[in-house]
Amino acid sequence: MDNNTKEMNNNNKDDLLLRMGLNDNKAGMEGLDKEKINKIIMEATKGSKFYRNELKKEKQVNQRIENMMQQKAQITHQQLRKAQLQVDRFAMELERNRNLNNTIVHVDMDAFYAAVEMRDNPELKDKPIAVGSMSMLSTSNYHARRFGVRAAMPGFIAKRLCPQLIIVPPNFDKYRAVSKEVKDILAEYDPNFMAMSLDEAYLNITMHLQERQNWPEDRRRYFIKAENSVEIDKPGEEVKKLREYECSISPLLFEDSPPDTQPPGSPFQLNSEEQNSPQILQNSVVFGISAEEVVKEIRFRIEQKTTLTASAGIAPNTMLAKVCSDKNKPNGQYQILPSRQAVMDFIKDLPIRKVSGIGKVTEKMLKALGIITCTELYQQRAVLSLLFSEVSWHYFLHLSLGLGSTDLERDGERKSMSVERTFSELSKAKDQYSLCRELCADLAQDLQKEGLKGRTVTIKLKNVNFEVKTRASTVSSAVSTADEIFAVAKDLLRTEINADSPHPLRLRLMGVRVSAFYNEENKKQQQRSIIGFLQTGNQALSSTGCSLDKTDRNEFVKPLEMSHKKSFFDKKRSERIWSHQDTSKCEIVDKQSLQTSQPFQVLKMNENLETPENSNNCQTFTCPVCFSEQGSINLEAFNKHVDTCLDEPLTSEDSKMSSCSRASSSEAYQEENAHSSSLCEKQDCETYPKNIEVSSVDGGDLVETEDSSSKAASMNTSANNCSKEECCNIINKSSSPFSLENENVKILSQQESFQPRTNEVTGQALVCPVCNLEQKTSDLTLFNVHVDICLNKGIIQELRNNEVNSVNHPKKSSRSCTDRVQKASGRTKRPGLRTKHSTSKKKKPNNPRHTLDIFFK
DNA sequence: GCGGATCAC
DNA sequence: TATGGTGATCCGC
Repeated sequence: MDNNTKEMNNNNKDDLLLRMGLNDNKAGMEGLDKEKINKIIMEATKGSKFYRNELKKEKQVNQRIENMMQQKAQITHQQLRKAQLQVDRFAMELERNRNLNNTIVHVDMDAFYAAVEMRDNPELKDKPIAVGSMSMLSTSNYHARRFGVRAAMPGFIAKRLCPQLIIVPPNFDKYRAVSKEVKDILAEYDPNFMAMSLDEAYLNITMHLQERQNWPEDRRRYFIKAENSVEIDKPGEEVKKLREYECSISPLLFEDSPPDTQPPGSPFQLNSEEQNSPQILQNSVVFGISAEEVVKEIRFRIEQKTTLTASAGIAPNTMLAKVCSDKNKPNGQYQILPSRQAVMDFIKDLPIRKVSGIGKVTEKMLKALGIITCTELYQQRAVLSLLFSEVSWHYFLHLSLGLGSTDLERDGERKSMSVERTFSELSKAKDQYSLCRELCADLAQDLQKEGLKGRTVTIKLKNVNFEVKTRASTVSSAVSTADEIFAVAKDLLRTEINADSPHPLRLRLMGVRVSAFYNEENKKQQQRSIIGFLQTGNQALSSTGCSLDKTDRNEFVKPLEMSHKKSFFDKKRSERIWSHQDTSKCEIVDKQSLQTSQPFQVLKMNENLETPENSNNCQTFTCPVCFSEQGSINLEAFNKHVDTCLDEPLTSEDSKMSSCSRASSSEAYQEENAHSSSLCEKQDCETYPKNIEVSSVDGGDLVETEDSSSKAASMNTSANNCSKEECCNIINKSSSPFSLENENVKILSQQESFQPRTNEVTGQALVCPVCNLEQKTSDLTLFNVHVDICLNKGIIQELRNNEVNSVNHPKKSSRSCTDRVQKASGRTKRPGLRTKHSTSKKKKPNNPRHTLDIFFK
């Protein structure tokens, strides 16, 4: 027994199994004992090179966790309190923009490849089967899953788990054909549906539901094919459900009616003659007009047409819909009703691992912080904001509030294309070069099919110890032919071969990728010229809702020459020079973010500027810093004014706030901990001033309900001392989004934590929780901008300095354009990529502020 | 821009 | 005997 094995036996065994995708809480282990499964897997894997590499990777993750925990230990109460404030402000913003108006459906075929194989080969029914090879399985049927046989498991291990397992080689052409049938059905409910792979898709059936309200019954009637009794593994209820539709009926009558008899757009409708047949009526089923009925209908039709079952989830956004589709799998569906309460009830105990984007590593890291469920994720939001990158904690926050993408965007242009191949050990340089050339040729063929050329060539090497390396090179002119790609790739390969010389590279995998496509570059060039135009004075274009991504933001405020080829360090140097500030990087970032964000903020705030044309007009703006109205000036002048205001230092009241929070932070922290485990208590809300009427707590726009006539209220600078209670409240108020029964009350409780105090006499004046000054405005949005600015003025920045941990969740759904299947036959043209999590960068008609988004990083 | 890591399917 | 292929993203450099 070597050291590694001993280590395993101590306490890492479960972790490793988890890493390897075994003993996973996503697995269903009805048939074979979990212990037994793990034991068999361990025996099969122990001592292998693969296993050793897994151990190595695991150690790295553990190290990462250790670093994170050390960082956590260094967080001060004050930092935590500030973070809480900031995160809660963001949470409030998210809450305000919660969108429950869409009905999103996630459809997922059950054990797709295996199901197709079983359907087409009756001998396989009732037997455990898997599709794949001895090296790797793509999927298994439910029978096999009882033995622990799962997708992404090597076939030889699966065989040990289940010796009677039948491994069927994949037949992608067939799967593609079936998939097409399914997609034809889906397209009737949402022509813009988004296919994630051959067996999975999202639909937005909002429009369909509207139209369907007026449909006569006959248009929702479908006829039942008698012989359609699909064998399904799940016993009991599901089977019964299915049998409801299984009446005896002539197969002739059930078959889809010929195309020419069908009214346009509804190929399944039968002509009137057929409808009048009593026999058919008897054996038909009419679906209702609700979302649930629609999805039942979809699943019914899929099954009738393909003899395969599908599961589905219905929810107000894609994140939830995806989780839902897993809930009653196989051959079931689940809906989250479009109310905040329903969403929160569902999310409450949901293990984060169930959510798309939380993988094994993230799960483990969060688990180390005591986070397993979404509730716990929400409770720890402040800590998470200090330990993780902005992108990551934003994602976590979305997730813990049950938020996700509500539209299925089509914005996806492919960003890279690659080929890679695994083989038995290849050590001779000559062989490696010739393999490389082959891969380049294959890739060139694929690239040319799509007419793509790219400037970056990357090679990927995996040695026999499963260690992976990538090496990339970007050339000045785009490449697409085999020779062009190989010219770059072989240099990269040679460098690696020489580096290890005289030892040979012992490879088990090689890959070649081309990225930085020419098309993309073209776009960037265009963007640059637009940015150049904007910089000449027309910055207002940013108000159209096109928030800029990180890179663009940088370019937005910098001279053009900076966006050209320079190293990272050169760029940083240039930034400093350009900014004319011999100050810290922190301040530069701050300045940039404010410059880019302010016009955006203000324009959104005024909400009457929808178009670039409008935004050029002179408007009456209110400065979010001094709150004075700026009369009829153009945006540029207004921005100058804001900048001037920003350049003025914060008042000495800052220190008051600091000392206040020091005094109370310890207690606040304890309170936080005390409450962290008791989620569903109505806590502390009573201590907050009752005279705040947050009148529009139903998710509507707060601004509209505020009396804006009193903007000119006198500036009362008498600072309100921050009482202990209040400081505690800030933290405790919102420690659980799930605790209150009433939706409105719930939102109120969330908002309270960052709601300003009102002057008790006028009920109007707002006190900034950061600078602690009463603000002469009653406009909540304006006030919020002020608070953001206060936060921006360096207070938060110190918190960011410690941030190290990142979680690479998919911002866009990573829809593999080849998915272990599509490679074989020309890819189906995907509808495009879609923003999955962070809604912060998406166009949001009613989202007035994104200050925090823009500020960080 | 590069390289390693993570994630999804 | 034996642990995949493709694409995307994020982060630190």
